[in-house]
Amino acid sequence: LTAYNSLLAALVKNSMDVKALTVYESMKQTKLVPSMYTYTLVIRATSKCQGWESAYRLFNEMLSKEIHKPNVFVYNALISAYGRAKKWNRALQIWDKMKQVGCKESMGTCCLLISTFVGCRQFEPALEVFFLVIQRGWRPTDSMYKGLICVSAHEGRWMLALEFFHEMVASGARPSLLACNSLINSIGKAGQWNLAFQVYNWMRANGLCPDAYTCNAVLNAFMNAGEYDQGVQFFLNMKESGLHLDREVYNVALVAYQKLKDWKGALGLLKEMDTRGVQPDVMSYGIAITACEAGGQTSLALMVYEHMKNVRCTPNTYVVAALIRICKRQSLWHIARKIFEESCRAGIEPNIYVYNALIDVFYKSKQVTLAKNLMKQMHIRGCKPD
RNA sequence: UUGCGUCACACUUUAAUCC
Repeated sequence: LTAYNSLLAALVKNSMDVKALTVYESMKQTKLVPSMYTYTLVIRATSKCQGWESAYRLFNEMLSKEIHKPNVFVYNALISAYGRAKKWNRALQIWDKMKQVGCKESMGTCCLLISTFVGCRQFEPALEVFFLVIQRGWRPTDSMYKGLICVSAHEGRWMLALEFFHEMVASGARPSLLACNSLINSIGKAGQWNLAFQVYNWMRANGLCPDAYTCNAVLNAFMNAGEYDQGVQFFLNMKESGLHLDREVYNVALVAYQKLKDWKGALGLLKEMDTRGVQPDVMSYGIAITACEAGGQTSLALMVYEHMKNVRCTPNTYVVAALIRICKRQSLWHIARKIFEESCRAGIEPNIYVYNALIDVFYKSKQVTLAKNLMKQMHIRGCKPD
């Protein structure tokens, strides 16, 4: 038995799981009775190459022999299999079973359970395990703290996440980049841009290097709170720092400019995207055009439209509606109509925003007949007026 | 002999209409 167990252990340790299983099969041919250690090893091996079901089968097979009562290692091996398979429900069941049969959880059990629940975003069970750890008088591991910060943040419980964060720091550990990111994100979603920014500053002061997630989370906090000025500022700082920013981040920054009615800033950024090799998409152009609209820059908006055509970027309803609205100020109904027709020819199905914009332009330009006709057309195409 | 050595897993993001 010792020889078999040693061999199995060596194989499992080196991820030779299939080999381990064949060794186990050959062991079954003998009269040897597998020990708990054997089962632990084989459950581990089989769960890795044949999934959690096989681990469960083996576990039951072991129970049916009624030779031994499973020890905590066997339970842990099974929980580990469930965790890797994201079967948090099963992990919860087996944990219940442990309690029923009076098998006491080890620190390892708790680590596994928390890891499983966090991975499946199960806030309540993760918290329950954490309390058990405290209750036993154990010191939670760093990973437990990290996991709880993440799962609490994900649940929208940012105050709790912040508490875990503080506890972790107080215990002398450093929260991970990921934990900080989810914390910032959660705080930002709750509209607490100031607090989110404080966590960001803490990160930098403590040697954690912000990544794209951090950038998004902080930027999002500002945007959410309507702090567009600070959003722009932050974006510029991140750009300055040399962090690679993708198109979506650029688009968020464009929105900040748009909200500030800063058409110069928006157009500048759009141009910069081109030169930096970040391809603007329809949305980038749409936001820039809307910024021009907000700033009353009709001809610039139309120039952006021309540019789009040059680079073969097909507009969408956002773009078309914004362009049409821009024509209102100077009653440029013929241009608005041209844009509308072009978009229809390009196969862009007008929506209520587009129709409303064009009707508005016609109305402002005293083209009541055109407006009426458009309403009829709208009706025929199955778009309901609001 | 089980868990966070490693790997894996868990975190983030965008626009629009009249008055």
